[in-house]
Amino acid sequence: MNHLLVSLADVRDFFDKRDFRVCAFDTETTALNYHELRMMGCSFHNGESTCYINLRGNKERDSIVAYLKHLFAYTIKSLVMHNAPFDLKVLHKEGITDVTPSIFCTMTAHHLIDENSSHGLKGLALRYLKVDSIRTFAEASKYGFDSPEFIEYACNDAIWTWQLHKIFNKKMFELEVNRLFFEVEMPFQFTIMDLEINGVQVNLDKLEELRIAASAKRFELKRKLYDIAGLGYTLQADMFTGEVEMVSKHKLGNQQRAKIIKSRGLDSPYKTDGGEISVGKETLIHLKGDEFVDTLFLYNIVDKLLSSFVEKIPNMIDSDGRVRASYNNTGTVTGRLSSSDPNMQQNPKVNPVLPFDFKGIFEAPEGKSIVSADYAGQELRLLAIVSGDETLIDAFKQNLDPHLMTGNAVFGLGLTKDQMKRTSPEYHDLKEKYDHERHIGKNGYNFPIIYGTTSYGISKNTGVSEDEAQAGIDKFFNTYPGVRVAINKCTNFLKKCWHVRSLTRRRRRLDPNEKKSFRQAFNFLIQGLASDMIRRACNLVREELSRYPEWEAKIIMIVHDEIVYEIKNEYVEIASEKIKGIMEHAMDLPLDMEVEIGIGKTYSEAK
DNA sequence: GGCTGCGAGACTCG
DNA sequence: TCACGAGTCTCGCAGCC
Repeated sequence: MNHLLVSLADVRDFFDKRDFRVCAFDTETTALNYHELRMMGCSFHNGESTCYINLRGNKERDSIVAYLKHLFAYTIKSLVMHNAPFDLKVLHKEGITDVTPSIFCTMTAHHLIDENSSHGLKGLALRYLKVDSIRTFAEASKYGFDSPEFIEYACNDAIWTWQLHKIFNKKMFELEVNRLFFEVEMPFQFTIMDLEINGVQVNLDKLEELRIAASAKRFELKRKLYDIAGLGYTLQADMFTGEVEMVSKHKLGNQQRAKIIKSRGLDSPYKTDGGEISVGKETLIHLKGDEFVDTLFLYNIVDKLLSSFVEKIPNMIDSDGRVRASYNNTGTVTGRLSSSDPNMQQNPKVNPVLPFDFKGIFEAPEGKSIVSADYAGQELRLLAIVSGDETLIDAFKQNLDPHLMTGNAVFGLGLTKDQMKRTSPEYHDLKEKYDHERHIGKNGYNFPIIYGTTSYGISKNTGVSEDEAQAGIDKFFNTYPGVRVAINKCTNFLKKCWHVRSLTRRRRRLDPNEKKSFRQAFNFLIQGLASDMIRRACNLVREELSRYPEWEAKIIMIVHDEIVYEIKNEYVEIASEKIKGIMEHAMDLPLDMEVEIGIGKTYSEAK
């Protein structure tokens, strides 16, 4: 039976009579930005009893929330939720911050069980609980928020979450992902909550300066493009801002761009699926030297910066000047986090040919600094660990430059180990002298091999012939024989088991009948492990920082191999040291990690 | 004629 | 066939009113 609770007396009576030490919980809110986020109602289920508390227009709202605060602090010992960071965030917003650390998120549980499918509650109820009909919020709320239809709707979420947790708990033990779930993933839910609550402060003046400068550049470049192509236009001033705009019946879409390029007697080996000239970066670099092409190259960069970032972010800034992205723990098949609205993981770097600094708009509040802690060469170090290749491990242990080392092997430069040590007196000169070879070692071999590239791919990337690329690959594997062994082992495992597992026991299921699967499988061993390393690091740092409230340290971003904090100025040095130490030893591995710390007033300065 | 939804192609990041 | 993992923008077309 579903109980509707409206008065404080009803709520008290319900929980006094029943055992809710372990229960499922779901909040119901109107989807708004963080500042306007409010709990409109919530439901609880303990395996027997279910209730929905309606807080909409409730005269006793404050006292009920105060009661719930007490309930979460003293009664509830274990809490089951679907998408835990969201519910935790809502509770936090209502002042309910003392919540048991013993949580169970059914969404993340399902992600560990079946990373390839979707993880929405309704879909999971259909799939695992054989529920036949499901009302949407819009359908249920038509009946009114006190109606049996709506109460059933709201209670079902808690009931389904409870039932799913029973199934998923068993399944995770069978699949041996239970330790990853309870020891890494669940503590990490609180970090996601922190990220979404904290957000990042934006300097609005700097943002406006950037907008004006970049818009002027875009205008200049666009006008030049039209002039070169001989397309007519007129100029019009905006009646409010006075900013001058180009008005033309001619568009500059991809089809038109291809047409103009052709009309200039140019062709490109890069084509779209439809057989037209591709007008992407590759073509523009290939045709470098043509005035239209070179102008278009710059125009694309500025246009992307403005249309995707500078002009979009103002709508996403909360009333306190901070932008709060949403982080998805189950959005990728490898275990990486993803971010959206805005995607903080794709904020543009400063382009070498243009002066616009987007990351400079993110800043620390008065009296605080931004600290960026970045794993240096994380994936390559993990390649060494995953493969167990002694040469690569030894290279890192002795502080050799791995990219120069690969360049040395592929091009036969004849450098000695001692010369390639970053601490050696000759190192800097050699790095400069063999910059090209080092660059090929890095971007032609080290990274592509983590991605499972072929000689064709390397040839396309570096411009050497396929035969030369194959010879390079052979030299790479002869230098690091353990890597070849590890890739073969991964391939055979996938053929036999139809899945692979990272060192943290995270699984990725792939079809061995597809050629692509073998590349994805090996890459997963590294990328998936890296994602859990960041989680572990966040968990440990969060615990440590909680011991020093006077530091006022807040986590504000995670960008795959980088964690960004804001910290009170007088504690920045000591906090950074602590963070560095914890991150470098977040996991017990045969090779230490290296973390680089950057400190600044803005995110850009800290990078 | 104008609106909406969708896929393609382009770009951003690690 | 050909390099791993993401999110978001604009364009251009199909379908609808």
